[in-house]
Amino acid sequence: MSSDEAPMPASSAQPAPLSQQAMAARGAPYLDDLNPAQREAVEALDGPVLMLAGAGTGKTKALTTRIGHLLLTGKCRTNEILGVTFTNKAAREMKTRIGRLMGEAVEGMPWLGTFHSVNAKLLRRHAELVGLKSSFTILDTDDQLRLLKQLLVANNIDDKRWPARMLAGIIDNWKNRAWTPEKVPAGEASAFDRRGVELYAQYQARLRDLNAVDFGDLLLHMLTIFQEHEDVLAQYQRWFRYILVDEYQDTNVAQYLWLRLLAQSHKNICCVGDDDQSIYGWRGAEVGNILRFEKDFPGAKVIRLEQNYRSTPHILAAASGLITANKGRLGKTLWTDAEEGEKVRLIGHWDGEEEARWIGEEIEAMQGGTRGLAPMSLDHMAILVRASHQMRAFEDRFLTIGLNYRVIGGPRFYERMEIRDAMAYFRLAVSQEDDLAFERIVNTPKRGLGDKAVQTIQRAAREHGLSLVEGARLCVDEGRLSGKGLKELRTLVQGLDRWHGQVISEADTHVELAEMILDESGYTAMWQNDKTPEAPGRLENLKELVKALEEFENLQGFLEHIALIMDNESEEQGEKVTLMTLHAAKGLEFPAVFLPGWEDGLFPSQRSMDESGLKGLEEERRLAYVGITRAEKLCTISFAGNRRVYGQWQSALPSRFIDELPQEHIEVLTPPGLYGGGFGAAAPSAGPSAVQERAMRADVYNSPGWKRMQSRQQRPVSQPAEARNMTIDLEATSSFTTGERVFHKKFGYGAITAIEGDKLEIAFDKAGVKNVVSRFVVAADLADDIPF
DNA sequence: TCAGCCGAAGTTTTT
DNA sequence: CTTCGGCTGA
Repeated sequence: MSSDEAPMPASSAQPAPLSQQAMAARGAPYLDDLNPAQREAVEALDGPVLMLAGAGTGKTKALTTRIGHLLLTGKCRTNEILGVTFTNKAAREMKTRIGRLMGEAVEGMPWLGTFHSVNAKLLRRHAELVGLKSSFTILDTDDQLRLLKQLLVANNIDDKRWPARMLAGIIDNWKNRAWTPEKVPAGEASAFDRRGVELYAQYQARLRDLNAVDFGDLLLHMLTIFQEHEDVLAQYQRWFRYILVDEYQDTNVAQYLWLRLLAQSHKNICCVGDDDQSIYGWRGAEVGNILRFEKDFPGAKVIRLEQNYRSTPHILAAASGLITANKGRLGKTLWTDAEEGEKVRLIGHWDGEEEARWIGEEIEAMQGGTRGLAPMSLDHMAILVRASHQMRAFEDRFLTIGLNYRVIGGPRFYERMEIRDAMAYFRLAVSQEDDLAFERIVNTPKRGLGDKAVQTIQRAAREHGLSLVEGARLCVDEGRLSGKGLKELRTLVQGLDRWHGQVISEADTHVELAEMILDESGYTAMWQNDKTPEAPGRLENLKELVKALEEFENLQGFLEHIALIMDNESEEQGEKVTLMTLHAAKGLEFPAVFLPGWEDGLFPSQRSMDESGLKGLEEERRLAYVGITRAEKLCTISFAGNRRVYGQWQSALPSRFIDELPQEHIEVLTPPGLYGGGFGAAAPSAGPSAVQERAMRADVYNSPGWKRMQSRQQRPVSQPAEARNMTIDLEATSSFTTGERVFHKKFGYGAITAIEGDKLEIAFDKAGVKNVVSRFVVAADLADDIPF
């Protein structure tokens, strides 16, 4: 760590006043780029500032310019700014933009990062104050769960009644609220939770023994240190002369306390956020933090960024109208100079499949530029859903019509099984003390070392106070195991020794070593021999991992940094529609956005409302607000009268949020097959209440007449899409035959059961019968030759 | 030890 | 309808 980053006595931390730069900054051209509110937010450098930045109002620009301004006016140096974000992506983007602003002349900002990475860095310096070594490892959710499971077993607790997941959730929750085991309030400890507190304490003790922390600990330990060691706190209060916080509405209690401690002396804290976009209450975020800011920091300057540069007036008005139904907002009025554009479109469908079909066709139409609209790239369209299982209907549909899509979300790169397995091997090569890593890979690939063998090893280790690797060595030497297991374990231990020796001697580059480890351990072979559909992808990921290694000096350096980086940056090429959850969409924007599944119970989610009542409903509404405000030009909301939920058909009412949309900014489209538009024709203002109105609309969909009309109309309606594909059929010569074995990237191996043009019906070995366009499939015998 | 069967449950997610 | 996890029988 460079001494530049280290806190020093205040006297030497004083930067020389750079009057020249200050002069330059005063007339700086970058200030002219800002609108008045942004400029105010940039220039109010001292004292507490709350920047209320609505969606698409140039928040990041204001934030990065503010940092640039701090530096250029000589207020402080780069290493005296503490900037915290929630995601690596946000931190990275800010660094890039500051770099651009400062003409690359500025060296990196060492204290601009996520809450977690900043705290990890701090904790490495002061680990001994909470009984850790500075080399502590950071456990992720997986390790955490394994540990908790062991704890539950050790306590003879039926893991059916108290699943490890639940305990993990409870502990996380407590950590979010800055409760160490001693501080969990007695009131919190119901019959269930009292046991929980004890387990929590045991868990923390176990972590300390392992010299490990979980994500929550990173912040909680530092908070404890700040609270118990005034000198350390004072040191950082002096050092971090200016504090900036991104997405303040998402901070939890622990983060709030942490910030307040650091800012309380100079109060140079600038929090940026939008109370209307607070959607993470369920993981501990406290909207209250942002609502309370002025009370926490009397005399705080509150600056509202309200000019929106993203969406058309109709989209903005629809979103604004919806969000006014929430109580206790700080309140903002977004406005824009943009041209009027199209109204937000609303359409109801008979069922979820028809909704997916309609959206698919709409996307194709927009891509082709029909209906007088300019052709639009698939990259500019997104479908945002409330819950990830909703994506399935779209994936199925897009696969059959051959529409390219990308799914954002799902397991992150470093969360994938194969990556974590490989990392466990690397961890062990670096340090044989890593018991969790050993447990993870001892029988992966299968070595005939099951529960019993592991228990034997654990017993041996505990008896002699050794690590599991040493315990294993003991078992091998003393022949405590037998047969295949013994032989395999001996090989493994020898391998671990050899690899560890390589790390020490640096005989090979770390990249070569990594490859060697994966090969010699039999891990690569395990996936090569695996014929499930996922195997090729996993091998691909392993190659990616090795490639990522190249960026680092050595394995240690890699492991050090990787624990906190959970990005999933895979640069796919080719135009694709984006499919993701509303949560994942926060901060993003797309010219065209589809918001399907607006049905009561689904969105707003029944569970949210049941568990959190009005608070939950309001958070759902903010989610809706986030969804609409992602759209630049075209926003299409839809719902389905019927949907298959867990294999059962269920009918639902259109979402109450639909009633809350201001009518004058909504265009109601006629669902395919429904003549005369039975939906939304009547104005809800007069006569029946909104709920009755909604019920009436729903009745239209549930009436036998409607259903009859629907079924009669369905076929002709889908005709155009069929016709389009038929044209392609004539050109594309399908070279497949019925009965042929094929391989599909997603579904794996299967046999063709029917061929219709370029569409194949395939009975997959694992995925069941699917209709797939032929170009997504290769002959099975060719699949083995694909170099993975 | 491990594959295969049965039963239960089934939001949102970053680090 | 799936998927995951735990249990059982070979």
